[in-house]
Amino acid sequence: MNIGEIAKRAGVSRSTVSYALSGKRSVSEETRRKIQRVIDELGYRPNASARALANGRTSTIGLVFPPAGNHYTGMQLDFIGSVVEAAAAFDYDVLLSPSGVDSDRSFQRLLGERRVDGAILMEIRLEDDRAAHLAELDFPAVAIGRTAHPERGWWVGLDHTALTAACVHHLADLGHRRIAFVNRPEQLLRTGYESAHRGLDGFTKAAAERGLTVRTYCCGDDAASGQACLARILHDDPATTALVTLNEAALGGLYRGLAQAGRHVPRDFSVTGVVAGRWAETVTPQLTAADVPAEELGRLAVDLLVERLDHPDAPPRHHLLTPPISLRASTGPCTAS
Amino acid sequence: MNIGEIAKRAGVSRSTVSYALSGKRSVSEETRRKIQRVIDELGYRPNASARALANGRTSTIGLVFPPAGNHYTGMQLDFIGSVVEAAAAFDYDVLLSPSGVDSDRSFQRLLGERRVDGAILMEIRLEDDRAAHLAELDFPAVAIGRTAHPERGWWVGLDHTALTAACVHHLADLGHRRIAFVNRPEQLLRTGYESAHRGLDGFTKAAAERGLTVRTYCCGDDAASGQACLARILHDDPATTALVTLNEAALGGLYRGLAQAGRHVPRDFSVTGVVAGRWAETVTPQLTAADVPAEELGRLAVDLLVERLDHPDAPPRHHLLTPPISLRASTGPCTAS
DNA sequence: TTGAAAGCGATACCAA
DNA sequence: TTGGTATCGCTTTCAA
Repeated sequence: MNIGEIAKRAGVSRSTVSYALSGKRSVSEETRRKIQRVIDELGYRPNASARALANGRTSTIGLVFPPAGNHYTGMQLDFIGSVVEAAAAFDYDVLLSPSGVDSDRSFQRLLGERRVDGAILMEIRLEDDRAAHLAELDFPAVAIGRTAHPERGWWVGLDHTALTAACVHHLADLGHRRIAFVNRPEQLLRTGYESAHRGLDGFTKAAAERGLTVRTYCCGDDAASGQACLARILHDDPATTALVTLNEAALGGLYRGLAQAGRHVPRDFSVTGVVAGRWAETVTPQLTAADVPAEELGRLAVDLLVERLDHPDAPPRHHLLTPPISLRASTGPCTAS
Repeated sequence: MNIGEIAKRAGVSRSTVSYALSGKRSVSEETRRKIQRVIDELGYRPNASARALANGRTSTIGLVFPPAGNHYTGMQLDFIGSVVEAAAAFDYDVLLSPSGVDSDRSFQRLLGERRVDGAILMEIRLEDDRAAHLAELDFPAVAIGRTAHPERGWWVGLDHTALTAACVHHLADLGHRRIAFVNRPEQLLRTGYESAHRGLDGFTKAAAERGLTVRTYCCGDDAASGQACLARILHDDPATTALVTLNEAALGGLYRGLAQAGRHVPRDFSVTGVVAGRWAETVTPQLTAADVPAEELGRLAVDLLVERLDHPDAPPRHHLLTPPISLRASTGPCTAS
């Protein structure tokens, strides 16, 4: 059933039905009611493909995120959920594209075949070929995270530099002098993953500023890796009394490693980092951390994208968030001699 | 740039370009190369909306999952990821629809506007209006989970009845006599959420069979609720020595409650349940559990849906999985007097 | 082996 | 306030 059918049954032209639906032209109250009755009767809904073809808009946004070579993190889940819901509020649907790089088939489809009106890019890298490609095409996109050239683009992100620095200062204030940094997997760092880089940066600089002794580690995105990593930390420097981590998925493993080594948190060892709130609360003791506001990030990203779609030549906008550290139960004064 | 442009530059007709692309009609090697050269030069890709309009297929499947009234679980994350990747392997894109019930706008759009060729339904209820509606329309869909009338449909699911029963038998074999069941939130149970019902069922029957003393609880999908629930369990019956849970998100809280009550796992108290493997490994001690094979479920669901799309009147198929219990470290012999 | 042209189902311009 | 019709970009039938 199509718009012609409706028109016929309502005894009007197809254009009138179209206008009655879109409201882009006034339609007499009487014909509008006539049309609406037929529509309700038949349960008619305009075909999305036809509409997209005719007016060039798909009412769909693409959410581009890398395939789980290893694992997705809980934060990503929260983020995806909030994007989908925020988009739904604007009557946009969300098309998922598991693409880590420009050349992924799915990414090519998204853009080349014009499947979406705009895109949100997750897991941004400092030099991101997806973002570069999009910018070159002037394709409406919002990145989650900042590339190395943030001024030119639309994005929402976390100030990882400030966040890890805040963690360091928190620990230093508690008297810790020898601390470790547990980063995301090495492969992500190597490929220029933004949060891994900026997080490491903030950690390193703040530690230098406070004159701390540090060691930094990369760690796989799973509990087993976390456990192994913790073992290495204590092996490399048994006098370590605290750590900062960006690696949410490894957190449970880090805790386990600590327990295994007989270090009590927070009495003998403090743990902190950058983790989504609800995941920080699943470990015991609950993690003192900068809570990643995944929902807010998702919402803001959608807001920005919708704005950009509505105003094609609005100047670039962005949001840099720096959530405060939530004091929970995993850090305490350094008790080492 | 469109197919006409390509045709003009290659000096052929639009239909020839179309056929060269689809291979549905033979094209001389020479013209094919000529066309391909132009396509490569211009980076042409056929417009998805136009193609969908013309041939009635969107090459998109819908993934319908309820909005996170409270929270998404890790298992859902793994599942979404595997669906997206499995679909990508068939060159299908995935459209997310945050719909819990038939009447959700996004669900209506999906179907009514023909945005997708088929759908995968998550979080199925025993009486599921979404599934019913889809079946009535004979719309290609695959459910994750069984409704009360599983024989009529296409689905992949877990045998929650058998799974929780296996957990009970495991505990009974270890000598536990007083055990608790920690279910998903009451609201989900009330609305007929399949796994909550069948899981409860399997638990109850197996416990009766073994002559155990049981109590069953509903619990919110978060750590705080888990902790509170555990407190209630021990308050209601301090002699409880084990629990079975379906509630992954509450797991960390259950553990914390146990620690707080001074019960050591697994010496004083055994914990088991149905949880995705990688989440079972984040807690300490690692959870002995029936590992939800989320990736496999996602892959199978896509396989089934693609099969159904390719063979519109193939008879219904389904997969009922019963993963074994993975012995880890959270259960042990009952040491109660 | 190829081309011409009729759809697919909307939108929106031009007339009336 | 309405109708007629060209148009969006592709697929596919019918002819040559």
